[in-house]
Amino acid sequence: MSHFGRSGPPDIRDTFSLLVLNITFRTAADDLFPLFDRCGKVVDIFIPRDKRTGESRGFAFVRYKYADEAQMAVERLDGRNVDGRDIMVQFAKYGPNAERIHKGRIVEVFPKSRGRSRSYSPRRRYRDDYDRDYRRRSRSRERYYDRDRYRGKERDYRYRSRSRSLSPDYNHGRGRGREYDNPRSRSRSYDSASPARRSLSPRKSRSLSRSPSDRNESPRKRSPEWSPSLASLSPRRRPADSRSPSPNDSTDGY
DNA sequence: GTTGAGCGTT
Repeated sequence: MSHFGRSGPPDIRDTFSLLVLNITFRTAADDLFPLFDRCGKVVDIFIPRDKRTGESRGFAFVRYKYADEAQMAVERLDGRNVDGRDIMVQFAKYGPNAERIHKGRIVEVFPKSRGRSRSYSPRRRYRDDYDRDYRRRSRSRERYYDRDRYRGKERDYRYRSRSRSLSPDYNHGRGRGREYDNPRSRSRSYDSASPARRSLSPRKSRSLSRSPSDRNESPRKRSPEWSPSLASLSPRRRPADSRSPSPNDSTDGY
């Protein structure tokens, strides 16, 4: 996916990965290639996509053959406006070049064979570090996706995520926020007490005039080609099947 | 037709 015609990492021998952030969701690898190829030899471009929706996550990985060219790409393309949005180019943490990167900064990368390391300006990186620390709040949100995926609700993940972000004090005012981290407590809340959900989903009045099965069917298909994909990617699994054989399973067995 | 902090595929 998002490669130049090959599946998986083509040849990662001495490539240097760059992380391109803040790109649009419609930006493809083909759009980034002509831009990044100007700075040097681009080996591969990979854009992670969401497993559920299939769209890009808004960032890409550009692999360069040489480190100095990658460094130049960071200096030149960082902050460049691509498709109406300012992208952010920085060295990736994971990858074959992770060993040579120390805390997001290059330790020793300037092969003498190339001798083109004159474009390096450390003053620029200070701004990036400050900018990076400023926006650094949460680290991972895919975990929430995984947990919600097992619940069979893929539309509530965004709403709950926003509600948590919008009201962080609610977690603290509750005395113990650990209860919300516990899947058992959350399941119990959904079964017995969930006033917010009831107000937001007045299915009662709607079921009188419309059958619940009709809610499952959308009046207008958004993407016909995605319908079978979503059906096969995230089918409705039974709790016994989705549960893994772990000692915590005793809660499910009740 | 949608959102916007972050770190990756067979």
